[in-house]
Amino acid sequence: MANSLDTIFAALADPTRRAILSMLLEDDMAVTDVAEPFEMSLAAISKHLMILTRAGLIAQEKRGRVKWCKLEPDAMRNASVWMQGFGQFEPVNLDAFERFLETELDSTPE
Amino acid sequence: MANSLDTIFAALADPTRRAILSMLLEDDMAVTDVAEPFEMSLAAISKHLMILTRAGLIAQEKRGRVKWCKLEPDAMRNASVWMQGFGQFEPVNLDAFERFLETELDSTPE
DNA sequence: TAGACATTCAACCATTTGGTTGACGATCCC
DNA sequence: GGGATCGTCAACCAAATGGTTGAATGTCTA
Repeated sequence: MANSLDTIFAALADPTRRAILSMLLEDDMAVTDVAEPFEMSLAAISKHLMILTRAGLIAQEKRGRVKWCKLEPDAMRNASVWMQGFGQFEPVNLDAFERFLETELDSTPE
Repeated sequence: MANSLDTIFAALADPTRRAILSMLLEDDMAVTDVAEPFEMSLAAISKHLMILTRAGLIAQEKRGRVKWCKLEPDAMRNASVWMQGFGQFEPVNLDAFERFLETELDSTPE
């Protein structure tokens, strides 16, 4: 169930969860710190983290009263490899991709 | 809206839609032929194809009364490149990935 | 021990999702 | 023209999703 493409892609479909993953790319974080930049309740972030955990995209480890979240790259890599099977026909259009990334970043919280 | 990571990943989160994409990898297909292997109504498949189209993952072109569906690799490649940013830390664990693919294929329609 | 802090749980709500069925609009072909 | 075929639309339904609030649990610290 965990690490299935279903749960991985579903987890990645939400912009809040993708933003969380980007934050964890920088460093491991406690739940409260993950929640800080978002305008939603801590409970909502806790749910998002549970979804990311069930998908195998992150791992959570409790030390004391603080639960640390860290990226778990295997799951995303599995999905990435699955997807590459569809994209290998033509070389990447880097110009188009850069423009795409810009619009994507505009809609992502700091 | 189309081609956003939101809609792309949401489209990929459904096993029926991933199976459709795999079928289109072989060849372009008419809507009725896409629907044939699935145990669900044509209308349901039509909806799935609409979701894939809005995500930019496929394109549909009507010729006569037949609507042809073909893979549109750019959208998935954008998502794939986004994901690779998370997976580049360690080399791919190929053994684990093969095992993963086997279980995934078991749950995919013929 | 008392309080503050970190996180989750439980109940609830509105919206979205994935499916159904039946009617409908085009288009092909006899 | 008229019937078969291709595909979508519209209305409906059950279940899942993403959010809320308030209470509860566990842990640190003064």
